[in-house]
Amino acid sequence: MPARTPLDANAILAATEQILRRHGPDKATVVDVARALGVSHAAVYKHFPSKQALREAVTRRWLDRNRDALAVIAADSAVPPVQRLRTWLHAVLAVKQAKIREDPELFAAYGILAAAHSSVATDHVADLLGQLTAIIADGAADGSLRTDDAEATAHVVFNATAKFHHLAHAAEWQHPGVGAELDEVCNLLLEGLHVPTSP
Amino acid sequence: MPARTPLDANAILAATEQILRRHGPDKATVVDVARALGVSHAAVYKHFPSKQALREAVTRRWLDRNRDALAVIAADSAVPPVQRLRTWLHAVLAVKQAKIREDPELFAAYGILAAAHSSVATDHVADLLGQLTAIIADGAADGSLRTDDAEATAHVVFNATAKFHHLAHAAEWQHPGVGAELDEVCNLLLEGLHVPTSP
DNA sequence: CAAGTTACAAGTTTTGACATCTGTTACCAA
DNA sequence: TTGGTAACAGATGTCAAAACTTGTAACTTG
Repeated sequence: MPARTPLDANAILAATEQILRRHGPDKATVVDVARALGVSHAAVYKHFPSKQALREAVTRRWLDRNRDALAVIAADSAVPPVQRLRTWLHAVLAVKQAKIREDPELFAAYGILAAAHSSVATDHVADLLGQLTAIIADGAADGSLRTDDAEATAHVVFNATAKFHHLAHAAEWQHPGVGAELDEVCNLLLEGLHVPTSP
Repeated sequence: MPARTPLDANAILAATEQILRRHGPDKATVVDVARALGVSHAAVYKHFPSKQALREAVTRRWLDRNRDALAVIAADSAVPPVQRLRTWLHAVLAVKQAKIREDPELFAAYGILAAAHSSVATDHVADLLGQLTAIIADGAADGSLRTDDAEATAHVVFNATAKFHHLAHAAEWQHPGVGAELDEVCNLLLEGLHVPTSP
């Protein structure tokens, strides 16, 4: 008795995302997902080797949607690197604030993966670090940012702004003052990275 | 039937600390504490209004022990403020690393209080911020650090070093590279705060 | 044989009866 | 009156049995 729709990986991911949103990451089971698709849960296992893999695939897809919006900012060569760095850091915060507000269940699912040291989390961080490195390299190239090693500097900036992107601080992002706090940290960091205008 | 030792608040705190260490914050009960003191648990309630208050008092005492060691560094006017700032930030990290290693049960108890938004946690942060403000004010006074408002600058520095003192990052402090990472963040921050030697 | 099913073992969560803990009150002794 | 006890109600935690979940395997169908 084959399903009317042939059941591809994408349909499973979409259904899982709905179930995750409805039930939350702790209560969502693969039987739920199968039921939503009108198939037995064993059918899901034909496409994904484990529940963990399924969760990772859903979360990865979800994260990738926002990564691209940030990549546009990071690569926008019309904006001077100094300002682009500031804008990008604010955008990272804004994206995460929006996610946690609009999609708390999927955000929680991401948190679980991060705690489990899944590659989804480390890849996401690597992704962001790559974008940050690109901005700083642009600044080094046009002489507006002072750095010996764009990647090392990106790491330092990332560490210094952990409060504004690290999952562990998600609760603090609801506080109204965070944006201003990030701005002040940016001011100090850019002061340190700045090439003096009148040497 | 009065206890041989008259049972003062200090004895209760000491006993609670032992029980907390032995059983951990989840399993430690006030009945356990009373048993260790040879009294009924109602006697403990004559001195502390609730289990929460007892836990807070123990944790506060525990935190205060280390606060004083840090205060010595913050107030050491023999060390130039720029270097003192760096040393102090490293000391904060070192103190917390030591605590989590040597006293994981009490550290966990502190974590529970912080999560519950107890004043113990906010007071501890205010304490550290006060010390940081003092160092920066010293630097402003002798002209070695550039700042309009020592307290505001202390906030910024504190935010930028959250990864190295915020409880949420405790797990990362075990990683061997943290000290070096903090050093690099210090380099960048001090660059931003530095008064140029040759203007 | 591709795409699904049913059946099932092993592990995990829920359930519900029972025990323990917290915080209060009424009482006792020096 | 200070410093304690014993007894209690309601909340919380524990533990074993039952129900569910995960993942696998042998089976069915176009």
